[in-house]
Amino acid sequence: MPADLPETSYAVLGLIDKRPASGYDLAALADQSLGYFWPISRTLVYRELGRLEGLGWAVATEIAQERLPDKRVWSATEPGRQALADWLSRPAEGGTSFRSGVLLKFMFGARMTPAALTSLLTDYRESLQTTATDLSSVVQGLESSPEARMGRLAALHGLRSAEARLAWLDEVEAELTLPSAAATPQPRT
Amino acid sequence: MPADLPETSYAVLGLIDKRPASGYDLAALADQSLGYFWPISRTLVYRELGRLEGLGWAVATEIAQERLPDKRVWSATEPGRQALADWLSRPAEGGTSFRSGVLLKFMFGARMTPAALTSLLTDYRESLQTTATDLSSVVQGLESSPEARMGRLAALHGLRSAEARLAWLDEVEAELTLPSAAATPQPRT
DNA sequence: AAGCCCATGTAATGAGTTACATGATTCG
DNA sequence: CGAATCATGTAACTCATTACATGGGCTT
Repeated sequence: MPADLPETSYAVLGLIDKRPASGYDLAALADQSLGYFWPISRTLVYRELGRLEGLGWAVATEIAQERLPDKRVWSATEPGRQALADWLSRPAEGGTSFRSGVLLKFMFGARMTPAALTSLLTDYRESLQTTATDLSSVVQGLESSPEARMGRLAALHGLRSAEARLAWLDEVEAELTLPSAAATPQPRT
Repeated sequence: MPADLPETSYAVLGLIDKRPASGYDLAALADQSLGYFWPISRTLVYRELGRLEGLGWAVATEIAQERLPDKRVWSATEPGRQALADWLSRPAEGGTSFRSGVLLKFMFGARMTPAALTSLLTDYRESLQTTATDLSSVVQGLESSPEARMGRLAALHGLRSAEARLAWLDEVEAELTLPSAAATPQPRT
């Protein structure tokens, strides 16, 4: 009966269930962990917290600070934990999407100048290398912490994807530079 | 000066530039090609066509059909082609996003029952296998058509990603079933 | 003095999805 | 006879991003 919420609500709920935190902290936290496969902007965090409060799934404790601004630390209520458990027991809804501006442009690569195509691929390679390095250090950093196992494996998912795409780039570059070699006369089948 | 449009506009523009088509056809076309990395819903196609028309980047030709409903066949205008070329020459904007409901739930896997976690992974494996098979047949189908090279390589990108994720699943399953084996006494380093 | 970190929020905007509406034809 | 295909659109909604607003304390 509680109309189905966006998965982002559960994401936030899951975070405060693990460890109570302020909206500000949650945004930072989400950015370094969930962010790789479920980005949540700072503003959204506040919106979702408001929603969770309205449902009675989360409560805030006002904390006064001396040199820093006051903050509201959020934690999950019992109904909230229950709702989280329910959500976890349901199969994952469609929510898996991939959108790549690079591939979109790449599709029309025939219309591009060779230089533009090359720089598109170079930029892509760089950004993949960055995420691969990032994720690889996340994975390493969590290696010794058993309670972060899921986080480590999730990061590994991203790492493996990035590696596969770097390998794809190799394939692509090999094929796209071949044509000059193909100009060499070859016996036909 | 034309405020920057969503990339979807260029996606549609690129499609009609390649081959004029009706909105209906474009939706189907986008679904089988761009759809893997840049989904465009049917309704959106019409919206974008309207926008392109307003910009003078696309024009429609009314085509009366006998047994089928009339249709409007869209093609790119010269300014449209120019705008497309401009867009292609610019580097790819941030537009690359990945969102995975599976990983989101997986992150909270510690709170899940083993059965729920298993079925989450099983479902994921199945969906990956499906996309892998789909893409692999797309790649094969385009193997002999040189003008579809970019499309084939784009599909290959998806295929390689899916393969990497299937391999990731193997890694994960190996690690998550190990703990019982780890109960066996082992000499410590 | 400039600029970042902490901290919370409102407002505006827009991209994209889903549901609704219509209607002829063809296929099983 | 029901379902699918062809064909075009409108309307409602909502998730998510970005810009804006405020303000003290700390660092360079």
